[in-house]
Amino acid sequence: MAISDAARHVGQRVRIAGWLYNLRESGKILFPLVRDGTGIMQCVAVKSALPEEVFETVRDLTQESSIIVTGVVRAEPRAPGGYELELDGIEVIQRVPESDPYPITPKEHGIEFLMDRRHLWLRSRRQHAILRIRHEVVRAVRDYFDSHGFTLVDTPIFTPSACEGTTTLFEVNYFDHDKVYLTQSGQLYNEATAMAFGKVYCFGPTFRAERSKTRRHLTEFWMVEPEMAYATLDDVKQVAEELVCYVVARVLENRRAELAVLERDVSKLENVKPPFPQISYDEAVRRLQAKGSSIQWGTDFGGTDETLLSEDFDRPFMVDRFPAAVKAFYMQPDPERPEVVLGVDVLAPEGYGEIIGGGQRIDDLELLLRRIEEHKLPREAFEWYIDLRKYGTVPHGGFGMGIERCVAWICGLDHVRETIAFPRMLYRTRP
RNA sequence: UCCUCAGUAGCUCAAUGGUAGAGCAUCCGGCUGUUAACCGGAGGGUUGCAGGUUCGAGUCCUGCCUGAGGAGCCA
Repeated sequence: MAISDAARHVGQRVRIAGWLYNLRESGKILFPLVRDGTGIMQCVAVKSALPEEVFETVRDLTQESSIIVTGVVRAEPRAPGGYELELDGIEVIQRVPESDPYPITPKEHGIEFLMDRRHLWLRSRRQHAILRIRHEVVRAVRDYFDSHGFTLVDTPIFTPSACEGTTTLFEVNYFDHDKVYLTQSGQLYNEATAMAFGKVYCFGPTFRAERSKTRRHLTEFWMVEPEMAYATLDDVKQVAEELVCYVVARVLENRRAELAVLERDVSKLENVKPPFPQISYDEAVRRLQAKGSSIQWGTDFGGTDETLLSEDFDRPFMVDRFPAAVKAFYMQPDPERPEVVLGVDVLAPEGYGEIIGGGQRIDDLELLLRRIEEHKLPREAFEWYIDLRKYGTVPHGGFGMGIERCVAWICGLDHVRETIAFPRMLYRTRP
């Protein structure tokens, strides 16, 4: 039986294969807590009701020993979770020796100690809850796109050229004749597949060699990127808003227990409904300056700027029409104000910062060529991309949503490192 | 790359320049409903490394190492 199915097995004798999470003892009654990956269940072993050998075996168990227990399930209000197993048999697969006990105890530990033992930390209740929510987020993202006419067309990890500046690329030796880079975005390829399929998305790991050491940065992170042919900035905004609302609603629907483990204030998540407030970059700068920020028109937001802005809103909000100078070469200029581009960021509330960035792409051949030149990019590497403007070019756009930042926000975590099983950061690549 | 902080028992942390300690974990004992159980006892230390100041350094100084938070940077 899976522990998560306990309610459907009340009164039945079942078998649970798992690990000892903790053992509480009270005289002649033992309360081993068993976890099996789906949940944690309290078992009860009463000395007078069991053969001596069974009772002593349970009493001698050590934390995280692998065991298979049998017994009858019953509803029990005194048990955490509401169900309890009256233990009548146990098989020990491996007993963890007390000479080298399981290092992660139920008490406090520092982050360095835990990160060094990430492979074991994943067994803990909080980490388990976070990664289950991540799974729900990923499923919801896929379900949203799959049910809205998007085709999944994944893009390559090895790429010959940069999408942004070359300083943030990880370089890889590609046999002995070439250098390639780990992708930092699938967007350029998405633009090609969107012209073939109409609406597409890719979903996979991306890599940024930024020397950033903050609560919002990983060097390897997962991003979902939709791209749509015949789409404008407004279409992009609408899909972004629908996606975020759908994902949050799914977590609220299916992962309440995990949110409770994390002590997340779900009322904040229940606010996540359309319409999201929308402000322009100009307006954002005005608001920030009024709050005392030193930001000047023409520069990008810092982390504290994003936090300041989010104080004004109780749900995710959008900022659009950024200065062209601070954005990527492919961004479509606003026809009414060429100094700004038709780009949009979605920022999460509660200071979690940018979770989505995107916008409308340049569809005009001549303008794209000019931008490539202005950004001093090697034209030969972009010939295929330029082709897309020669053969049936159309207005199009899309965005990227960072999964880890999204999960950190939904879970209410203070650092993205806990939102992925094995985080890769500036100074940490192990375990 | 820069700034700030930290490094003492397996873990989390104390210790005015003057005998290195507590809680948890481990081990032994007690308790028939525990909820990070509780109660009693035991073992457990090259105070990150290398120098320096001092009668005396965990504590002050210099350098280095490691980690954390942040800045810059970040479609």
